[in-house]
Amino acid sequence: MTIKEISEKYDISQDTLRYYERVGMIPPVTRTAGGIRDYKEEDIRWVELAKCMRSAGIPVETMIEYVKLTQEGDTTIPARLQLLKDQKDLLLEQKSKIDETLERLNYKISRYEIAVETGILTWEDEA
Amino acid sequence: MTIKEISEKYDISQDTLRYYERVGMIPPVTRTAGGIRDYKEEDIRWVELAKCMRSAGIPVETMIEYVKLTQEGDTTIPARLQLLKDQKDLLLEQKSKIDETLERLNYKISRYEIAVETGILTWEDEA
DNA sequence: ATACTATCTGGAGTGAACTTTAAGTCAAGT
DNA sequence: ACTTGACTTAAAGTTCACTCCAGATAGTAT
Repeated sequence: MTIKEISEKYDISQDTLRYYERVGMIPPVTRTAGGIRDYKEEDIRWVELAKCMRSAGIPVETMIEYVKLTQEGDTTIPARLQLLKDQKDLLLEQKSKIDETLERLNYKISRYEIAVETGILTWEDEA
Repeated sequence: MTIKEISEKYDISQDTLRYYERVGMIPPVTRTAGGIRDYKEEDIRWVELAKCMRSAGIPVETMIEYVKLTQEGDTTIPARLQLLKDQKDLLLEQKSKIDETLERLNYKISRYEIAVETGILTWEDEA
């Protein structure tokens, strides 16, 4: 598949796809004889993984490290496992921060809803 | 309380506290006669709210908008309610992205754990 | 062969959120 | 009064993750 097709399919700009490859966030993509990217199944899986990880906020730098480890062969499996576990912990932490903030938002929302309905603000402090 | 005490209590750098105030992410902080910040209870509540929102990834720009609305009085309550609801939806979306990524991480972690224990990689593709 | 569009590279530019720096002011101890 | 250390501002610098651009090359249609 061409970069254009991948870009449309995964809603990632062509520039970003080239950037991901350039910095090593995905391994080098298959090319045609003329040097044009021709994404094969495995290339596409990497793109999809990259998109998934980034959407959760995992840093580019971390993915670069992971890709580097995979290129270095099976001896890096324990290191990869550790990296993935670390990221898992960070995501769980991030999730709990979101939950905390959601609780706060829900509290405020309920107060504001009462205020909108009755015209009376039922608490004093904004923050 | 001084900026130093607030900085230590909430683990936010003094620079960041001044930055938050300067851009309007929190309302102007109470000052001493000499112009030095003296965080009162309400100032502190704003700091705490700012920290909570930022830790969940809510943009500075959004908080600035919210603070601005609160300064404009009760007529902005419906707008504030809408803003909070929008942020809630964004956080729920972000949470589901994290969940998706966690599932993926868990799958990989379990495979790598088997690989580490048995020395055999039980699947072909890294991504 | 010519024209036209897509893709290529390397490098510069952007926006968000701080962070650092420089130069000056305030407050507490001696 | 003097020094020391914390605090002040405005402005420049940094980092991250893209994003845009210029100029060159590749592939396609006529």
